[in-house]
This record gives sequence, C-alpha cells and structure tokens, in this order.
Amino acid sequence: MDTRTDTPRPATDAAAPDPLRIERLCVERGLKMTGQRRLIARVLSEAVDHPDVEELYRRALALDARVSIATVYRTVRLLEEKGILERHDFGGGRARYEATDHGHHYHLIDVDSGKVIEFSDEQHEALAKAIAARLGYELIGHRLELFGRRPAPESDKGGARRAARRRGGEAA
Amino acid sequence: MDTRTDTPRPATDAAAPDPLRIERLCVERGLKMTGQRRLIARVLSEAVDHPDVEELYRRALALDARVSIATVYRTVRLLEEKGILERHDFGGGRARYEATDHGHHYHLIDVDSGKVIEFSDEQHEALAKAIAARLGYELIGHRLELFGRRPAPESDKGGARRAARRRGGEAA
DNA sequence: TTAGCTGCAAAACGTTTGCTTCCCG
DNA sequence: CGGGAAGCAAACGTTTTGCAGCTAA
Repeated sequence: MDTRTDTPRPATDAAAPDPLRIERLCVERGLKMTGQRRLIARVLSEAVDHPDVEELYRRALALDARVSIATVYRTVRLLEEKGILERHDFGGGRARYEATDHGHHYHLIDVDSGKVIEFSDEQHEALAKAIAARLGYELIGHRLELFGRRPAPESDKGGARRAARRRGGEAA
Repeated sequence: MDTRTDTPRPATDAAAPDPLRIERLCVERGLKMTGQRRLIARVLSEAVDHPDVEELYRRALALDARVSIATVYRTVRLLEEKGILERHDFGGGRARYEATDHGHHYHLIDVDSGKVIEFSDEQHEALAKAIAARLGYELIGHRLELFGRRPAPESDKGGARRAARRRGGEAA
C-alpha cells in the first residue's frame, strides 16, 4: 500500500509553520473555500513530505470524515493549475505533491526505500542556466532528480530487496 | 491524442545509420529473436525521436501487421531491463523510449513547441555524482530536464502561449 | 439565488497478465 | 522436442467524470 515517508527537510527550514498557509494562498487566488478545501489545504500546509493523493486522503480523513477521494483529486489538480502545488513523478505510478511556496530545490530519491531527500545547489542552478543559454534558450524551469542507494555496509538484509519497479522506476 | 514530435538530434550524429542496430544488441544479450522482436527492434533502430508504446506499435504495424500491442509492451519492458532502452516520463501520462546506445544525454524541452533537444554535459555528470556522495548516496541514475523558451527577438507574438500542461508537468 | 462544489459509482487511461497456441533454437 | 513468446481479452491501479444534490458567496 505504499506507506513510505520522506525525510523532512532540516528543522532550520521551519517546515510547516502555519496551518493556514495554503488556505491563504487559495483565497488570494480567488478560490471558493468549502469545508473540504479548507481541510485539504490544511493537510497540505502541515505536510513536510511529498504525499500522493491517497496519502492526502488518508490524512484528511483522520481530521474529518466528510471528504471523498474524488474531491482530493479535484483539489490537487486545481491547486496545481493555480500554481500552489507542484506535482512530481518520482516513479511508483502515483503523482506526489508539495507546496510551491518553500523555495526551489531538487530531490534525491532513495531507490530502495522511496524516501525523498531535498537539497539545493547553487552550482547546478548556474550550470543549468548556462547550458540552456548555450543551446539558445532562456531557462524557464528545470528538473533535477537523483536516484541513489545507500552503500550497503555488509549483507543485503531483507529490507533492501530491490524495490519492485513498476511504471516509474522505483516503488516500495 | 498528443501527437507532438521531437527534434531529431543533429545529422552529424548519424542518427539511425543501421536498421539492425538494436537487433544486434538483443542477440548479444542472448535474447530469442522472434519475428515480432526483430520488427520492433527495427522500428527502434530507425527512431530518431522518443516514441511512446502506441507510436511504436503504429510504426511496427505499418511494416507488418502481425504484432499486438501487448507484445510491444512486453518487448520494451524487456529491452529496458536489458539496458537496451531507456524509459522517459516527459509528462502526458505515457512512457517514452529511446535506445541507450547513443550515449548518455539530457533533454531540453521547448515549452512552446514541445520539441525535445538532446544535449550532454560532462560537468553536470560529475556534479550529480558529487551531490549524491555529499548526501551519503551512491548515484544510481539521474534525470535532468531543462524547460526553456527561445528568446523572442522583439514582440511576443501569439505562438508563445504557454504550452498546455497535462498530467505530466509539461506537454506540447 | 446560483455558480460551482461534492459524493458516488462508473468510465477512462496506460499498462500488465492468464491462458492457450505457436514457434525458435 | 521443450521453453519461451505471442495473441487475445480480461484485470489492474490510478485518475477522471456524469450526474444529482448541496453550499458558499
């Protein structure tokens, strides 16, 4: 059922300081705020990882049973269109989401556990821009994802069995 | 139906010189060569873009009607496992494939036209490895995609309307 | 009041798979 | 000959959608 979790970004980042963060953004963009949207917005505000829709649904349900998964799908889609959410495909066949309001960064995905580690890198940023320029383009956006494995110190104990790969590239 | 096309790599690259290129690789890895596999291998050898399964199926059908799409799916999966093909997710909800035998490279997607430009960059390669190491990981694979726009010399005429984005993140 | 949101269940989508028959080696 | 490959259609898991009723503004 895919219950992996991400590595939260460092505490210094003040991950999810405000439970109304996303709701505020919604209002700013003129969205009608229903109970369900507020609920989902809250779940998103509190997330410090990259949950997929089913995980969002689970977390929302835990706070209030008056939601359906269809609404979660509809809402993340809407928020993505509004630029409030970013959709990622880390493999595993499900889209995963994170708020766009905490700065540009990249991801390293642990192919064995599915964990996602965030990082940023000035050097890469500059390089990307330079490459685009070299090709005659203005850089609008870019995606850098690293897939890595923790070097195994010894034997390949149970947990490290090669992640089953389905449509994506890694899964849990 | 998403009928975008890629920009073939530069002619200097001698794109698809040998229609038996992929078949040879298959044999090298000890695969049983059936008529269908030969057919699909040929289509792949001749491709200079990044076709999805349906497109491969279409091209194969045009050469010989004795193929089913299930076989195309099974074959690309097999070839990917054998390292002969690389699967990409450029958005749009379908996996797209290209042969691995023409060197490691990355993609720049023209957000206005959907065209894909290939490039490689030693510096980036090294940087990716270094970042992974810094985070305590062995780099298994990585993905770098740039999204860019041709700088408009003067006015921003109609053609530059933001490319419609569907389930993937970018599309044409 | 009413445009637009929600829930439900069914459909759609790309992809995989069980089973039988067929064919390569 | 025997093991694996192909075809078909049904199954899969994720996401979208039609429709009837409900709700925020």
